[in-house]
Amino acid sequence: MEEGTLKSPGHTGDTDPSCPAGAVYPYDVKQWDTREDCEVRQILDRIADKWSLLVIALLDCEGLRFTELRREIDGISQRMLTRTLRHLERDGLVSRTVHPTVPPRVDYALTPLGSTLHATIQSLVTWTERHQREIAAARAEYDARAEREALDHGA
Amino acid sequence: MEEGTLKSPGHTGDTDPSCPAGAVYPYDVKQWDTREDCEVRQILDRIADKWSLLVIALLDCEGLRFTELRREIDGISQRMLTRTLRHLERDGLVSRTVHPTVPPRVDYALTPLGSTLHATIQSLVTWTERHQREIAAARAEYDARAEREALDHGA
DNA sequence: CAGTATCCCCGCAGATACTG
DNA sequence: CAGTATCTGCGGGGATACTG
Repeated sequence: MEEGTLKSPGHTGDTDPSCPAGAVYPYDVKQWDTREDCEVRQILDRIADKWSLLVIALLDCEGLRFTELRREIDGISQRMLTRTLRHLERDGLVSRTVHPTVPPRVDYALTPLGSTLHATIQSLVTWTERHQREIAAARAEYDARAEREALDHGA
Repeated sequence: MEEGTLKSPGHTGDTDPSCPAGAVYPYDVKQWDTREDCEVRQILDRIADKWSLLVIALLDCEGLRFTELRREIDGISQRMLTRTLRHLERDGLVSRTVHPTVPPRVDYALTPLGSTLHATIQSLVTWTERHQREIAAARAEYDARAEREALDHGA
C-alpha cells in the first residue's frame, strides 16, 4: 500500500488515511487500492476474517437486529460487530435498514449478492462443527509426536 | 486463554509459552485450549486465515512442493508459507513427505480429511473471483454515498 | 438500542540473515 | 531446496466510556 507519506500528522488510531479527504468513515472502513495486483486477496481477507464468516452464516435471509447478532455470536465485541457489518455492507453483501423509532432498531439482512455466498459459507461452518473432534485428535497426535522427537534430540 | 502468568520470563518473540515444557515447535504452532467454550472459533480462525484457504484450494489432491506453492501463491513469504503448512499439518488437513535426497524435496498434499474441505473452499475462492467486479462496484457506490453525506453534514 | 471515540496491547506478518 | 532464527512495525481487536 506504500503511502506512508499520506499519513495525516496527528494520526494515531484507527481511521484510514487513504480515504478521500474529508469523508468520515466509521472506524476505519478501508479504501482498497483498486490496482489489480491483489484483488482476490483483498476480498478473501474480508470474507475470511475473524467474524464475517459467522455473521454471514447467521444472517441467512431473514433479517436480524444488531443485538440479536451480538448475542448469537458470543465473544464478539460491539466494536467488531459494527465494523464487520459496515465492511459487509460496503461490499454489498449485507443490507442495513434503520427503523426511525425510539429506541432505534436496525435490521441486517443478506443482499441478493450476499445470498449467493451463504450456502458456501454455511457449509464451511458446518464442516468445522462436524470435524472438530477429528481435528482435535490430529492436533493431540501431532503435539505428542513433536514432543517425543524433541526429547529424543534434546537428551 | 487467561494464562499470562505462564509466560516465560525472557519471552519476546514468536514461540508459544503454552506449549508443553521442553517441546520445541517451529515458530509458534499454537496449543489450543481444549476447553470447549470456543472450539469452532479456533478452527475457523485457522482455516479462514490469510493464507490457509489459498493453500488448500491449490493443493487439490496431487502433491506440490514447497517452492511450487510459494511460486503459485504470490505474495506469501517463506515464513508464512511454512507456518501455514505446519498448522494445516497439525490439524491433519495436509500431509508432508520428505524425500531424503540432496537437495531436499518436500511434497505437500491434502489428507483425506483435508479433501473433504477442498470442494467447499474451492467454491469460496471461485466465488470471490467471479464476483470481484460486483464487490468493487458496491464499494465504489458506498464510498461515493458516504462522501456525499459527509459533505452535507460538514458544510 | 445502536452505535462512536479513544486507548492500548500483542500477535500477524514482512524482511533479512543463517543452516543442513 | 526447504527450512529456522531474530528483529520489527503495524494493525486487528478487546475494554471502556460516552452519545442520539
